[in-house]
Amino acid sequence: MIKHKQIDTTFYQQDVLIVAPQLLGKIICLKADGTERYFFITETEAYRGEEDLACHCSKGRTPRTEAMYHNGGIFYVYLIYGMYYMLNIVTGSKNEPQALLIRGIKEFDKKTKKIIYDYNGPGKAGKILGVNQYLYGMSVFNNNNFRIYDVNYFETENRIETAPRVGINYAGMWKNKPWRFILI
DNA sequence: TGAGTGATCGTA
DNA sequence: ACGATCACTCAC
Repeated sequence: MIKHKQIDTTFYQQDVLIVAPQLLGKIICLKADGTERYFFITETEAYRGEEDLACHCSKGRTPRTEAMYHNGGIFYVYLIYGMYYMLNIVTGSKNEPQALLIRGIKEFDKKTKKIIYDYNGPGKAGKILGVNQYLYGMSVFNNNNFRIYDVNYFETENRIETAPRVGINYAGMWKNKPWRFILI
């Protein structure tokens, strides 16, 4: 099944509003402790530019937001509420700060193709994927433990819903943008 | 509904 | 140095 290529860096250098919905259904292979676990992405959220008041970059370029100002294809990771590492993928091109948050994944068995567990919510998804600060700025494409394949394990056509983003009520008009993408 | 938890950044 | 804030989760 996994004879497919990984998604390469140029894909992530497109606009986040293109990349975020297209990642739905894509397969993540996680290598850890000599085993491989398989997931597919069920929910993403787009954060787009300094003008987007929900995006961390609306506060400008700081040590934390630095990664988002780079070319797409690297991880942007941060700790929230002292407990949860949020896994984001930087998109777009240099000095065009964007990222997408991975809000949900489902683990499946490679052989039986049955779904094992639903990690709904970015804290839970980050935890099961072993997300840590060490991932900050690392390439999504060139790393040993984490791969995203250019294949949808499940048919995603006509199965994508949009919704406003979660937890950003402070963002004025931006809070209503339908930049949350859900695989149904 | 509210407690838990610690990095981050602006203000001093 | 200090304190407010926070792209969340779980138990009640």
